[in-house]
Amino acid sequence: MDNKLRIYNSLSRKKEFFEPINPPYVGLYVCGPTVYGDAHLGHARPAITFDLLYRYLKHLDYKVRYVRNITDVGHLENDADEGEDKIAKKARLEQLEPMEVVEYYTHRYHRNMEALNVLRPNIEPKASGHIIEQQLMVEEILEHGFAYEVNGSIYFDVEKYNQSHHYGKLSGRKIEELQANTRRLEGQDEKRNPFDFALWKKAAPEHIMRWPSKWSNGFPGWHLECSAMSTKYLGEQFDIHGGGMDLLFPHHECEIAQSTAAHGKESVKYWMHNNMITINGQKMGKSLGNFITLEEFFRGNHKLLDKAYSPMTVRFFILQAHYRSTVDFSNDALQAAEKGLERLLKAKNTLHQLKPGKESSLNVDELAKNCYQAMNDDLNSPVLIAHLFEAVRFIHLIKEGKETIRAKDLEQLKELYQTFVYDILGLQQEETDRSELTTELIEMILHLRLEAKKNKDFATADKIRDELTRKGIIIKDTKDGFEWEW
RNA sequence: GGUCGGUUGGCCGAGUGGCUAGGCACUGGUCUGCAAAACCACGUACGGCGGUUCGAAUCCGCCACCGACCUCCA
Repeated sequence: MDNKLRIYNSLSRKKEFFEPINPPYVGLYVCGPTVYGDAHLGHARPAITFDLLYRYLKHLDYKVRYVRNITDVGHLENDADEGEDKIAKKARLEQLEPMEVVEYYTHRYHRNMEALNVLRPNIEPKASGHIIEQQLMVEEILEHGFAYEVNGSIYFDVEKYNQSHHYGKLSGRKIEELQANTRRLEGQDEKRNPFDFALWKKAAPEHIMRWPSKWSNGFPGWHLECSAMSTKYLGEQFDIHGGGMDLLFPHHECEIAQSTAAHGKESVKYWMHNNMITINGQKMGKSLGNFITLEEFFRGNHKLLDKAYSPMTVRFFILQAHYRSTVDFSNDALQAAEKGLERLLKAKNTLHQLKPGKESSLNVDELAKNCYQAMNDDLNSPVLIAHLFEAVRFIHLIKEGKETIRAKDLEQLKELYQTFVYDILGLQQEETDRSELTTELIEMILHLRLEAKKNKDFATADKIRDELTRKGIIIKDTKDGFEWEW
């Protein structure tokens, strides 16, 4: 392929050619979930977006180290640096140990991700397991003069940092605007400026998640964990940092400031952000209370859902939109995705039944080129899918005898299909329960049905078909017999 | 209020200055005992008003509407 991968860098607001710092190695860090509740459709978006990136980078033979964290401490409920820890609150409400909450929802998150065929990252660090690293980073920032201590808590000095660096470069903000727009909140008297953020917080007496430090018994600030853990596992400078667009400010802006303040240089080369999933045009989010959990999608038990949608339908639905566009949830859209996916996946069976001919009326090289071009253009999965549907159409036409393909091209087409549909898009056939039926049994029943048809006993034939359909077996009558699949 | 982004045919959703994206749905047809599947045919869409251009949905300006971020959020 002569064209190369380009990705949109939020920092430059442009598509840039992807050039790793130390090829063939690629360091990828993505902000993972705060595990205080079930994952919803919104959580599936970054997971699938960066799964697509991870899969594609690996396909391009990069040696990728993919780190995605689990936030289990420090993520406060409310206004910056005040309020209760999300995990601790849940624990209090459920009368559980905070770590029980963390383990419970981490497990469920993994289960959902597995259902969506999202590959596990290489490293999945937890914030609570990296308190020492975070404390060391606080010390570095203090030593460099970009933080101050008040009453056992350490805050990042944004104004000081801004004198020598640009705080706001990622989100396109100016400190004066922040000054003008930041609301003055109660209980923030400790901070020199309202936009300063906590690196370490002294724990209030009722705060159960706390660790000793030279400053106080306390806990780390939310923004710090990603900086500390990405540094630990990917180094002071690494290639790609991803996450949802809503994290751009302040979370990622703070990460840049922290890393730069600690190490004297910026840590991330490419920032990538996936857009939001909306519901009736509004962002789907926990704080808005309009979210549908993945579990609810898979089971269909939510008042907004007409029916259950399989994990692969959800995955395909997300991949049908470009990751930087918002995508609006609706039953119609999900159902359209469901049918489209079925068509795409079923074509595989047809593809493997094809007989090669003397000539090819399809240019497989051209198709492959188009697929790579789509992916290279900032992971344009919707365009890739459009090309794959062109292939599907062609596959059907070959079967109908209206087009032909050479043996060599047929092999290439099979390989292409496997690569893009299964390996890169990560789509897979749904598992169905086949425990009570065997191939032999089904064949036997279908032959009985054929007998019935020959005897014009259509009532029996239809009854058999209905029963088997109920078991998830699809029957297609042909001129001289039948085909079936499950 | 500030910053940024969006507005594409019934629904979803790509996109480039001139060459039908794609999916789903609908309708008609082929096939079929009937279906299903598949195939064929079919839709001249790009928020509004100006401007640039031989030519704009695609570039520029203004307006309208919607959204995101500015507080935790994937």
